[in-house]
Amino acid sequence: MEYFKWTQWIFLKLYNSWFNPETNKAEPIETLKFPAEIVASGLRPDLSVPGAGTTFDSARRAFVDSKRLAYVSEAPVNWCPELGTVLANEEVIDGKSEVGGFPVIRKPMRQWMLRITAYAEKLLADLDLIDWSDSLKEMQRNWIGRSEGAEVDFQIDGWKEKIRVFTTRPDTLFGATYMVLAPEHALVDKITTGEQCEAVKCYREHAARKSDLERTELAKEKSGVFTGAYAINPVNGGKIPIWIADYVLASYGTGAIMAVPAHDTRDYEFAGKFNLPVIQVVQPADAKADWQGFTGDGVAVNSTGPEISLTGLPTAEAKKMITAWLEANSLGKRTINYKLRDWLFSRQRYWGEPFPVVWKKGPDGQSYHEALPESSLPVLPPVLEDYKPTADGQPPLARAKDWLGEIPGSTRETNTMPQWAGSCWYYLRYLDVKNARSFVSKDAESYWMGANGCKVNSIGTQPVISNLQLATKSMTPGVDLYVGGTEHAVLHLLYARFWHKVLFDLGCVSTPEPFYKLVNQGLILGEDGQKMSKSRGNVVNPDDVLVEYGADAFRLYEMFMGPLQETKPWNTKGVEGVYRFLGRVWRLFVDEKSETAFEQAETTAVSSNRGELLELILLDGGITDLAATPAQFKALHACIKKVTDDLDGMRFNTAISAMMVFINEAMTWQNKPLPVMKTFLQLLAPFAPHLAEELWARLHATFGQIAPSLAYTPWPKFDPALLVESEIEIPVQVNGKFRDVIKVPVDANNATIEAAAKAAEKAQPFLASKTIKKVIIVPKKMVNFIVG
RNA sequence: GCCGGUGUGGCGAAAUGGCAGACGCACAGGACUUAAAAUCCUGGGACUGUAAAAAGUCGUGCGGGUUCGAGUCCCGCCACCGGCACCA
Repeated sequence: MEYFKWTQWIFLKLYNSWFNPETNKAEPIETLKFPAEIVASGLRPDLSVPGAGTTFDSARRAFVDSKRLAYVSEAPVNWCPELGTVLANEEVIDGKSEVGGFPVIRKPMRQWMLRITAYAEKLLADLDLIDWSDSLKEMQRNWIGRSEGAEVDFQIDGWKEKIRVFTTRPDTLFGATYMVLAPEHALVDKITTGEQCEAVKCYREHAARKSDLERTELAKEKSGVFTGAYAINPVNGGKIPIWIADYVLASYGTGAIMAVPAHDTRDYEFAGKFNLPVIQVVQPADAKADWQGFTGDGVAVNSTGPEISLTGLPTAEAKKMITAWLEANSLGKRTINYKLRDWLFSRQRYWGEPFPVVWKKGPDGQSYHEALPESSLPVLPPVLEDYKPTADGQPPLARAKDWLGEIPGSTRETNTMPQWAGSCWYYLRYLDVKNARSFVSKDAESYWMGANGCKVNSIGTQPVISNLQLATKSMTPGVDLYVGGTEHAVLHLLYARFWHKVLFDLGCVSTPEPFYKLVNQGLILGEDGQKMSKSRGNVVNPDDVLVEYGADAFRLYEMFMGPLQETKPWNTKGVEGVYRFLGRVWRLFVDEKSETAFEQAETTAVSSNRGELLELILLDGGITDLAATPAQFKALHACIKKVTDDLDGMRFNTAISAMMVFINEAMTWQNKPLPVMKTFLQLLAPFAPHLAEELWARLHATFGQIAPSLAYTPWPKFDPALLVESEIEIPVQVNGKFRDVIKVPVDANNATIEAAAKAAEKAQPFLASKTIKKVIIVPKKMVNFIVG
């Protein structure tokens, strides 16, 4: 409930903020200035008491609402009938719901949106500040989909309206042979001529009926209809036909394009189908290459008009020149577009945070929304008997009539927030869970998020995290390490970054990014190497493994399987392997006879005194307080070094193999020195905590010592001096081929090494009766004889 | 189509440019046992060779290159996995 409260509190922050393009950050809505025309038309200039509500005239309200970071939209949304709710773009994959794979259709509905698009540039630029995998960053970049280009206005022949298009290739303007509007484009009704009216109407209806799924699946074949109208190409005055086609999306760019079939694959296909002219305006650098359908950079040709000529210019320069000309003549301007859309934030579900919002009716009869004050938080969902939507399709909360009208003069919002809302900031609440006054205290936030010394980024600057900061964990801003799967690449990880950035702009948190270092753990596949799924019947249930082998073995196996980031198949036999290893560790410490005694006692005893029977198990007599031999120390310290280094690099698999090597050797020891055995348990503790703690406690008890939990003992340090070898093995090569190994003192000089290498038994046959042309000696590494 | 990742024994995998296959699984042989399980020991890339050895040749997806020396670096391919995709 407390958590609901603060999630709603953050929502209110979003609701009461706007993105100021001048300061390039979110600001409280109070800093928003009304444009002159609204001030002039306004009858009630007083905006200072928003709580009073009635002082908001509709023009002002509409203006503020158009700027809020949380706003209401009437645009078509992704409706999933099966799930009974709308979904965000990120939750729709190939026209199906991400959860369950049910069909999704477009449906106009009144929905809450979050203005994540205002943060597109920051979300993109700040990827440079964080240590995530390239593939994950690339997925986000893809999703944000920044593209640079220009907007160009085309006059419609016979009308005063213009069609504005977005293009990344303004340099191909001379090659535009027709225009295409999205079927939903606002101008279609207006410009369609009488004889085309029927065909256009029919096509639009047809397009509207198509689901997202059909739109993507039927992408192969182009379709479209001529409107009967013509546009004027601003560079040469040419009259070109205006078509509508569903390959142009209403929701991207301006919903209209200029078609340059010669240099765009889609336009080329369309022109081919409808016999539209194709004019070359780019010459590929490779003279033999076909210019038809060539979409790369080249040199502009056939691009000369009465006022401007691009002919002869390379693509990059042609783009610059035409854009400058368009801007100078007020025909267009340089623009950046993003694929990212605003985040559809409301759901028609019961389980979810209710919006802290009510609806009211103004004096003009128009209904409008108003945020509840902070003091009314949390807004809890009403108790319901039935969690299904109402008969007339309202969200479940609409069933609670009393709750709806609880606040006099208003009706509560019945939508709820998606599950992503809470996951957007839980890492902040973890820092200060019980705080009743704030979502997180300043102190806790700055301590844990470690913002000290982190300079704040602003767009366009170099990444400001120095190598020193990268190397020093205490300096890394945000969550130090976040381990998660890629399935959240454009959902949780994008949403949380967005919320965090808003909170950052509003001064609520001190870092620009929430998660500094992120590691994607690889997917664990089923034993058949396929993705685990119920339908394939290859799901491994962890509970079963835990019952059979215990938590330590399960945990250890998952770490031992291979590199953390890699996708790898499950193998239950592998669990048995690490289980055997843990068994060897146990037997290294425990006296076998006493354990046999315990087992026998256990089979005959009643279950209640099993705890006492455990006392029968004694430590192995080989464990003594004797000093360790140099070889024992060496084995231990090699293990400490390897495990320490590997933990740092999250190479758990090789850390575990180092412990196996140690155990394999220790099994042969007659005397097991206590300090060595203790230190080993410390190394084991992070991997198999239960077993390690158990043995740790027994070890201390047996020697009459007090045992603090392993979790609180300092990590062991290795002594490099103990790892120094007096003699080392060096490979001997002849003509680069390995032939033998020699043993020489560590500090042997080159002459000694060469002599020893020449004498190497197995290298002899390859050296005899040959002349040695060259000897390559890399000290402590190898010897290579080049012979002829 | 575009982007990212991965290719090494029968399998999961190791290897700062310097003895490829550590460690584990599976397998085979042996010890213990009346027997089995458990445990312990031994073996193991392929090919040639040998009674068995010894010894040699080949071998890290494919083709080139750099280097005394390449699984590792460079260039060009191929295959598989993941993501995006009528985004102008």
